[in-house]
Amino acid sequence: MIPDKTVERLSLYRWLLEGRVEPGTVHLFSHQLASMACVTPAQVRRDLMAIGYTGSPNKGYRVKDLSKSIGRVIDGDEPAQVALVGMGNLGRAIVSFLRGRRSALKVVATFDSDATKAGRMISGCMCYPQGKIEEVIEEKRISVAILTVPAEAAQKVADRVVEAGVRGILNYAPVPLRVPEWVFLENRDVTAALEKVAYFARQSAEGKSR
Amino acid sequence: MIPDKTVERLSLYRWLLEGRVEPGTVHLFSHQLASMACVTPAQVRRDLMAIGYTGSPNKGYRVKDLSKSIGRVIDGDEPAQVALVGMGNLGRAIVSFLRGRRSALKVVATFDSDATKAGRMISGCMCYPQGKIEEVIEEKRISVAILTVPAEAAQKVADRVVEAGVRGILNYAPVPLRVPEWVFLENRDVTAALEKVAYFARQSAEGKSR
DNA sequence: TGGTAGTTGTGAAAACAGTAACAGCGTTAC
DNA sequence: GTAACGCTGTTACTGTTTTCACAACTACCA
Repeated sequence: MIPDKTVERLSLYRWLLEGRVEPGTVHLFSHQLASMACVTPAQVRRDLMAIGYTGSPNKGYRVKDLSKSIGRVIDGDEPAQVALVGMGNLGRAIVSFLRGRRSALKVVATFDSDATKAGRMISGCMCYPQGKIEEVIEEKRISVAILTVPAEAAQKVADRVVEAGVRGILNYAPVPLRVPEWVFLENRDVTAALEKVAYFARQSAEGKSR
Repeated sequence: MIPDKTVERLSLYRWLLEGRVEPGTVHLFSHQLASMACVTPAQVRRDLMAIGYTGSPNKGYRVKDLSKSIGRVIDGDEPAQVALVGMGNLGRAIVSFLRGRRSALKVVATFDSDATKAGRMISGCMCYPQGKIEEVIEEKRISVAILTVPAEAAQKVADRVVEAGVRGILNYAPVPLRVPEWVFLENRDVTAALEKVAYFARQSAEGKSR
């Protein structure tokens, strides 16, 4: 099993390889990729070891091959289907952001509790009423859910999508979620992140003045 | 120095203490707080050890005291001033989300490259043209910046806010940033997070079927 | 042909994060 | 009064992630 952090970096490496290298570049050294990703060369080599990709000494890694190898590991055979629940400001922003990116991941359904949004295309994606969560998730074989609902609703929505078969949740609601241990959960609380940044910013400022 | 992850959890604990406990609760045990935060009691005790707060055996922690203690450590004496650069969909969503939350942190300025947005209040916050970044950051003593700009612009904006005195950056642009080692950087790439969740969701599904 | 420079892959060590275990101490029960 | 209970604070342990360091390898050059 590939560790958490490594998967995140692999995703970044691939993105860099697909369009951020000098056009025409065939080979790439670990220190070049490291420099682009702002990590150490050793880190890059260890990450690539995790997916079993192997370059050649004195030549480095083949850009195309590497990018494909990462894709095979991260995306698997068929791309995952994604749903987003909660078409508020944040939800709409994320949907339209994701639409603009090439990715194996496609948001194929969105949900909102506001019935007036139901049945319409919003930000380029069909929006269903929340009552249809189970039905649509099962029908479209959705395995990943993004939650951008208010704190009060988050746990209930999480329970429902899990019950319907979702295996991974990306949670933007500022509340901890209780999910079965076989569901992967990633929390992205904006406030917590901001408070963390502010804390370390202050530490840095104090260290400097001292 | 308090570790990264601990600060994030402390922020969560405080939020839970301020409004998620039964009204009238004076004392709280580590296992109760742990249950609310979805972590282990040992984790809670260890985190509180980091800030030097001490409860009493057989009574637990005083809700009010603990909440204040966490505040003293995380917020410090005066609240940090925050700026947000890039008032696209995501930027506006984050600003209005943060406005709705009680927090020591205040977004006191936003910036956008679109000149027609300049000088107006957007999502309840004054929006300045990007040319004024240095001026406003210095004048308002802003120490934290949230970046919600397109990938191409991110590094340039980061350089400018750092030059102007910012000590912490919360980066939503999907590109790694190069900053001096005394600037705290937190990346929140949506795509990377989603690909990670999808990867582990797939792992979980395969493990189950096997 | 042999030497050199420069890279990869990986074992070993270090740093970091989380868990378990337990001594110590109020509180309560009797 | 004192024994038992249940919780905290802390130390020791376990597991994970990152860094270090170097043998092995390839291409190139003289």
